[in-house]
Amino acid sequence: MTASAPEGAPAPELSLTDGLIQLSFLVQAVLGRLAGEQGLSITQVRMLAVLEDREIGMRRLAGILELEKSSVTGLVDRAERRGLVRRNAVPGNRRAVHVTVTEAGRAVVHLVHEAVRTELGELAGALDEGGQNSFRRSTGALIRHYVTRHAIPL
Amino acid sequence: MTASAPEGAPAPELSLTDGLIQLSFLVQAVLGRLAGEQGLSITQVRMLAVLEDREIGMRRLAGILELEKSSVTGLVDRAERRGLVRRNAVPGNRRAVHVTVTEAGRAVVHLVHEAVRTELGELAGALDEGGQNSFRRSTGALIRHYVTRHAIPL
DNA sequence: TATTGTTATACTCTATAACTATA
DNA sequence: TATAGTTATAGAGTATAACAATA
Repeated sequence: MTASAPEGAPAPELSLTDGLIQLSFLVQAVLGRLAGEQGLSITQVRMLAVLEDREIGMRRLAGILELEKSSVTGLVDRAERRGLVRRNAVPGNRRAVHVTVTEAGRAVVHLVHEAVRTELGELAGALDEGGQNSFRRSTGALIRHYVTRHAIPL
Repeated sequence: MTASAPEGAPAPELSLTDGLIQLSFLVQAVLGRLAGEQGLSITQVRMLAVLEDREIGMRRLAGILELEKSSVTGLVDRAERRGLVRRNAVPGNRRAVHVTVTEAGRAVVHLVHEAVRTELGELAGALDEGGQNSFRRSTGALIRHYVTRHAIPL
């Protein structure tokens, strides 16, 4: 699997597969570091990002994050303890709850967002303009290709 | 942070940054799934891959994986319990141990390797030959760029 | 004294199974 | 009965701090 992103050394021209793998570790490391600087995990940031523009229940949230609902219970518990989200009663359905981001949650996820855009933007500076465009197109093609082969959730 | 890789919908042309992020989630999901099919986590596979061609101690292993040594103690404990690695005494240094992969460990990491190469190879089929070449070059450039900015470990 | 490795402890993330309270 | 959500439990992964043994 070619270990991780770092592991410097001479760099003997990566295969596309190894490049994909190392790049994924690199990006995840950046995300984890920048989220961590705000006291969050990648999972917490994902959750906050999902909730930024939706007001949904635990089950739906679990579906989007591709986690079990019991996992999401804990996730929301911890975020709620930190004042990042709230569980709201749903009028007319006493067994449902809707999770919403608080202002504090919005603020912190915004900080992470900006830091990520900045740092990955700098990284993209390694490519010239044409390189950036073709890379962006290729990335989109790979993602679409994957998404069409593996059923997309919601 | 643009949540995760899935989350299909119309696909409104990703920015380079969002593409990088989604692609990293996608690749990690593939790695996690294929490792999981062999009963391993990504971390365990990384460790086995590191040990495949090196005989090193706990401290060095921690450095390469960028983990605390105490974390590696647990990692090696669990892998050893499953018969994937062994702690070997180091002749002439009674406080050091060298971790080595067993045949079982080698076999299972090989299975994961092959599955990953196959699946990511298929994914790369979304690009034509020229696209693959330029994508491979760009990926290499991004990784080198990152590695030169952030001190490389060992 | 410095270094290698482990232990103790704690927290996050995740899952499965069983349960409660609605619908 | 079926569904939304929680609780109980367990295990992996991670970190910090303290410790043991050896160099």
